[in-house]
Amino acid sequence: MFALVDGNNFYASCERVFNPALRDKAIVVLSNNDGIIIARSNEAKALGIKMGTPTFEIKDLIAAKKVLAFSTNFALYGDMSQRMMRIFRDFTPDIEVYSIDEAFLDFSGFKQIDLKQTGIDLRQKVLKYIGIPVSVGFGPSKTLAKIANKIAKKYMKNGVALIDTPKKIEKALKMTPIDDVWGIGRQYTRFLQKYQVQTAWDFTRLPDHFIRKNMSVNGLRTKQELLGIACIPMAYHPEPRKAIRTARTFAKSKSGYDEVSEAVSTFAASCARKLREQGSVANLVTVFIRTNKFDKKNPYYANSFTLQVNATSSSIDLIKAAKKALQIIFKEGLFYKKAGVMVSGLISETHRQLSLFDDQNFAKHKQLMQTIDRLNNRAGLSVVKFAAEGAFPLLQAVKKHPASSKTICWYNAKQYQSYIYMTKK
DNA sequence: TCTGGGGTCCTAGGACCC
DNA sequence: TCTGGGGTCCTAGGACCC
Repeated sequence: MFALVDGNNFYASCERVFNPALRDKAIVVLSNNDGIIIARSNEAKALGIKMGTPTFEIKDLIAAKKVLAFSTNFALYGDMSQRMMRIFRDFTPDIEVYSIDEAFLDFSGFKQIDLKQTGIDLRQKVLKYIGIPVSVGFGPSKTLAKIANKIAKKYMKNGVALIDTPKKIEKALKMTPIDDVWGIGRQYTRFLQKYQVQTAWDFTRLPDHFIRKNMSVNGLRTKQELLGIACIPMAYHPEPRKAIRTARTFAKSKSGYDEVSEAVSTFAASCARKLREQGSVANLVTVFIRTNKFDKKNPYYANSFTLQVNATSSSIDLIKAAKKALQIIFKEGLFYKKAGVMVSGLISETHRQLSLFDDQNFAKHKQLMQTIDRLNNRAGLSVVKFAAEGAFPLLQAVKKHPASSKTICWYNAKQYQSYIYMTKK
């Protein structure tokens, strides 16, 4: 048997942990730039606020109903997540951390255990030590555990549901809408509904060859799992990422090349840092930019370009490559709303060092990167960054030097005590 | 009229997840 | 005016190999 445990309204619940006055209040958590709704408390859900709604669309509702809105605080959510996972591990060592707010727990080693009671204990322990309410679903496959979890959330006062007999499987499948099944998304839901498939149970009545033909082997796997035959294995240890990306929507569109270039350089440096964190090097760098896709008045432009690099995790190399790629796709006179950098073709750094294409720069850059990482990790933010990333957020004033009449830019004096001469415009 | 057979690798696009 | 960010896997088709 597997359990799927997840935090209810996770981000919203995290905010509540640090401000108990928010209990029973309608609260929402907003995305980057406060653009859309990414988490809601039950009270906010009851007001009809949907996941992914643009914030401006429900501005009036938020004001009228006194909904409290929070900008994201991923450092906080990540920390809460780790603590929650540690408690899960007290119940079984065999856990798969599936996302920031959920994990699969493998109980197949526990033959005589009272699962229902285990679920109740787990829920209480997390509530007591972390302050986050969780739901627990048990099933003979991961997909059924997911379904049990939904049922627990919807119907069970104690937050625990157990699907452990053929009879319960049938009952659970018949009460589960097809789009609530793990692995069935929007497109497949629309497709399946054309064939009168409304519930998970209906889906299991479809012939294998039909599913295989229209939904690939994944669809077939889902069917097996729904029937109680586990075929999606546990992943106890996270695999290193195969691609890493950093991308942002800009609060205000950027049009100048320098502005966009600074953003792209920052993203490249961020990718480089993430690469070093997991001990990988990249062989490919992709840069993409796009204008506002919601803007009906101006033509939409979106483009990307991929460059090969020499297996690196150096911010210097990756910034250089990213800027080169940007030059190829950048068009003057447009207003860019989003940009990003992706690194792929990743291999482990140790593997790289065994290979033939070693160069001098790698060792040199490596020391520098280690130093920068150490400084930034200690400070908890980017106190050291590259000039290419731009310094404008720190810029305090631009003045003429009284003696030389050269231009001087004063930066955040308290933290940096520094100024630079602008040698060009 | 008839134009081989068998394989691998890469990429783009489309589906999915949180 | 204002619309998130970060991933994975599968498949078909093309390029290329002998």
